[in-house]
Amino acid sequence: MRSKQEDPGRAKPSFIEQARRAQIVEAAAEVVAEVGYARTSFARIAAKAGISKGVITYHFDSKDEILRLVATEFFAEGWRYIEARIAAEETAAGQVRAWIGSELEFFGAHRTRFLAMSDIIANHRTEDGSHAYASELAEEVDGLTEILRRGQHDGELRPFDARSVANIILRCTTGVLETWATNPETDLEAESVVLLDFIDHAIGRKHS
Amino acid sequence: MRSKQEDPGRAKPSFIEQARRAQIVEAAAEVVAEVGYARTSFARIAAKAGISKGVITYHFDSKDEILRLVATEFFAEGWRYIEARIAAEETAAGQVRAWIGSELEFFGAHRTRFLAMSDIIANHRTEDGSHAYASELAEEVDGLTEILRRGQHDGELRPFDARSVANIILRCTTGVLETWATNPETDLEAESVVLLDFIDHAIGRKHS
Amino acid sequence: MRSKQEDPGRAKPSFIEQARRAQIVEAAAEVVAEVGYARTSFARIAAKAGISKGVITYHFDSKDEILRLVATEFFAEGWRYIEARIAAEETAAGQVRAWIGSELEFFGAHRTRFLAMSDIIANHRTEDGSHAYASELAEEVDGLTEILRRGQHDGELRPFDARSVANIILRCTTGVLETWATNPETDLEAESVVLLDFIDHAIGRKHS
Amino acid sequence: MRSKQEDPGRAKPSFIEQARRAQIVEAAAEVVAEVGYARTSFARIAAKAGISKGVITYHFDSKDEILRLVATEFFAEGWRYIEARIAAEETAAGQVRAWIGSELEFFGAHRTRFLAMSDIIANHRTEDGSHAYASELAEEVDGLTEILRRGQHDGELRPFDARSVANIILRCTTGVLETWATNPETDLEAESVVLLDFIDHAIGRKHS
DNA sequence: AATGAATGAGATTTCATTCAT
DNA sequence: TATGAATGAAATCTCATTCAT
Repeated sequence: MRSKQEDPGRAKPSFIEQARRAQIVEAAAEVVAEVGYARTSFARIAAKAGISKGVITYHFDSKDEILRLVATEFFAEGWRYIEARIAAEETAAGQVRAWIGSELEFFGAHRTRFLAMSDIIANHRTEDGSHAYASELAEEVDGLTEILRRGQHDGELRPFDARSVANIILRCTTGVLETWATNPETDLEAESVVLLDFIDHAIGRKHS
Repeated sequence: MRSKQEDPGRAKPSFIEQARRAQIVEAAAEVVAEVGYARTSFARIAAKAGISKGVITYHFDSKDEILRLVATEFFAEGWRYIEARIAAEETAAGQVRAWIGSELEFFGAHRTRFLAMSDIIANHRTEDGSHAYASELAEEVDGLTEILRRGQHDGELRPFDARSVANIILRCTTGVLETWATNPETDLEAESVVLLDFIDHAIGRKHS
Repeated sequence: MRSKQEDPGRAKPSFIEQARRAQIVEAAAEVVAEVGYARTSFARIAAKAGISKGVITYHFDSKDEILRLVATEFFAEGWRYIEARIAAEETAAGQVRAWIGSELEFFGAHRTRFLAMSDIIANHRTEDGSHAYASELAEEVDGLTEILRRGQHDGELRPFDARSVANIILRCTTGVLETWATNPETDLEAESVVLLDFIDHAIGRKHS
Repeated sequence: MRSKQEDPGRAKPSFIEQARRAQIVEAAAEVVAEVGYARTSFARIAAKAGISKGVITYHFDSKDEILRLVATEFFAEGWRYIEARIAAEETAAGQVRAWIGSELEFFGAHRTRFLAMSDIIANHRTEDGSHAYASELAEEVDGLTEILRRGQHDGELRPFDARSVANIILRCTTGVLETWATNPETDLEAESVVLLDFIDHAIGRKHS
C-alpha cells in the first residue's frame, strides 16, 4: 500500500498536514535518539510531540513509514550537502576530503537526527529479516569507489583495492560520528582533522 | 539484583545447569543474528532452542541477562584470543597488526555470534537510555591508544593523536566485520589484507 | 434520535443533498458486498465513493443509519416490484409463482445490492443484540401465508400448515439467490425454473 | 502458520489445555450467538469465560482460529450424527428424510452452537474477501445431489435437476433452523414435520 | 530441574465520531 | 456544503515475567 503522502488520489498536502507530519517525524527522531530503535513506540512519539496517538496514525500509515522518513529524509538532505561539496573539487583526493569533511560537518550539526538515522539504518529490517537499507549503503560505497579509482588512474592515489578501501573509509567516518554522537564531550572538529589526515596517509601517493 | 549464576547464596551450578544456560545463550545468539535485537523475544529463543519459555526464566533472571551474556561471553572469548596474539608481538606496529588481524580472524570464524554481539552492543541500553557497553568500548580504545603511543615513542609510528586514531582503527575493523557479516559473499581474508595495508600506510613512519 | 433526513426541523433536502446521500448509500452497498458486513467501515465507504469521511457523517447520523438505508430502500424497491407482479395474478398459485419468480428476477438484476441487503439483514442488530429486521421478515411471511391460505380455501393448493410453508418458500428463495450471488457462474434463470417447479410440486393440489 | 494445537513440535495437549480450549470455544460460541459475528471480540469472550484476555491468545494463535473451531468442530459433530442416520436408510427418499430430519434434530438440540456456527459460516471471509466455507457447503450439496440422482435412477424420485434441488433442500433446512433459532417460541418438531412433507411432495414420484 | 499456565501491560492499528473552518 | 484534522475507545496480538505443580 502506498503511504498517505504519496497516494495520488489525495490532494496536495495542506500546510497543516505538512507541519504535523514534520512535527511527528521530528518527535520520532528525538525518541529514537533518546531511547533507541527497539523502545521507540507510538506512545513515546505522541508523548514527545504532545499529541494523541491517534494523530500519528491519521497522518501516517504505519510506524515503519515514519521511521523510514526519519532516516531517508535526513539521509537525502545530508547527501545533497555532501554532493555539492564534492562537486566543487576537481582532484580525487580533494573530493575524498570534501566528502568525509562535509559528512562530519553536516551530521555533526544535527546530532539527534544523526543518532536516529544511524539507529534506524542499523536496525530496520524487512519482513524477511534482512536489513532494509543495505542497497543505499552499497550505493554510497559505489560512489566513493569510483572517485578512488579515478584518483588511482590519475596517479594521485596509490594502488589498493578501491572498493574495499571505499568501504573502510565510509565505515571510519560513520564510526567517528557515532563516537561523537554517543560521547557528546568529543571535539568533533579535532576528530575530523585527525581522520582526514589518517585517510590522507592511508591512500595518498606522496606518503608511500 | 544479581543474576542467578552469580548469587553467592546459590550452590555451585551443576553440569546440567551449565549446559542449559549455554544452550539458551547459543539459541539467543542465533535469534538475534537472524531477526535483530528489536524482534528478539523469549518466545523466539525458546522455539529456536526447542524448549519451553519457562525454562528460560528458570535459568535466567531476565531477558537482559541473557543478552548481556551473549555479548560479554563472546566478547571476552574474543579478547582472550586477540590478547594472546598481541602478547606474541614485540613492536607496536606488530601488535597493531596482530590485534586487527586476529580480531578479523576470530570473529570471522563465528559469524552468527559476531552479528549477535554487535547488534546487542549497539542496541542494549540501561534503564536511563544510555548505551550499556560504552565503557567496554572505551577500554578497548584505551588499550590500543597505549600501544600506539609506545610506537610513536619508539619511532615506529608517525605522530598523530593516538586516542583518536585508536578509535578510528577499531571502528574500521568492526566496520569491515559488519560489512562481511551482512554480506556473506565478502572475502574476509582479502578484506583483511587491504585493511592491514590501509592502517599500515595511515600510521607507519616509513610511508610518511 | 431521528435521522437527519427525517428531522422535521430540517429544511427539505436539496437536490445535492439527495444526490450525495444516494452516492454514499450506493458506495456503502458496494463495500458491504465486497468485504462483508463486519469489515464495512466509514473509511472504506469514503474510499469507494472517492470522498472524505467527514462527508458521510455530515449527511448521516451514524453508520447504522446508512446501512439501514442500504437494506430498507432496496428492500422496499424490490417489494414494490414484486407486489405489482402479484397484483396482476388472480389465483393463489399464480400469485405464489409471481412472487417467487419476480423476487428472483428483481434481485437477480442487482447482485451487489442484493448481497449487501442480505448481509445487512443477517447481521444488523439492535443495541440489545437482537436481529433488527425480524419484523420485516415476519411481515413477508404473513403476506405469503395469507395467499397460501386462500389457495387452500379455493382448493388450488393441498392442505399444509400455511405459515410454516410460507416461511419455507421464502427461505428457499433467498437461499437460491444467495447461492447465485456468491457463485456468479450460477445460471439464475435455470435455477428459477427448477425452484418454481419444486414449489409447485410441493404445494399444488394436482400433484398429490 | 500452524495452529498451536497442530504444531508437531508441541507435546500432546494436556487435560487442562484441552479443557481450557474447550471452555474458550464454548464461550466464543455463546458470544457469537448473543451479539453476532461482527461484535464478537476477545474482550467479550474473555468476560463470558471469566478469564483474562491473555489466556485466549495463550491457547490460540488468533481469533480466526477460535471461530474456525467453533464452526468446524460443531459442523463435523453434526455431520457424524447425520451421516449415521443416512447410512441406516436404504432408499434415496429415506436417506433424504433421514438427512433433513436428523439435521433438524441435531442442531435443534444445540441452539447456541447452531446460531454461532451459521453466523460464522455466513460471515467468515478469507483475506481476499471471499467466503471461507464455500467449499464445505459445496461438498454438502454434492453429497445430497448424489442421493437424489440415485433416487431418480431407481425410480423413487421424479425427474428434476438434482444439483439445483439438492441446494434448494439444504437451503430450506438451514432456513427453517434459522427461523427457529431466532424465534425460540417456534415448535421445531412441528416445523420438521411440515418441512419433510413439503420436500416429499416436491421430489417424490407418487405425488406427480 | 522443568514446564504449562496465566496474566497484565503495552504494542500497533482501526474505527466512528466530533469539530473548527 | 464540505472536509481535514483530531480524538479516544477498542480491537488484535505480543511480550516478559510469575507461579503452582
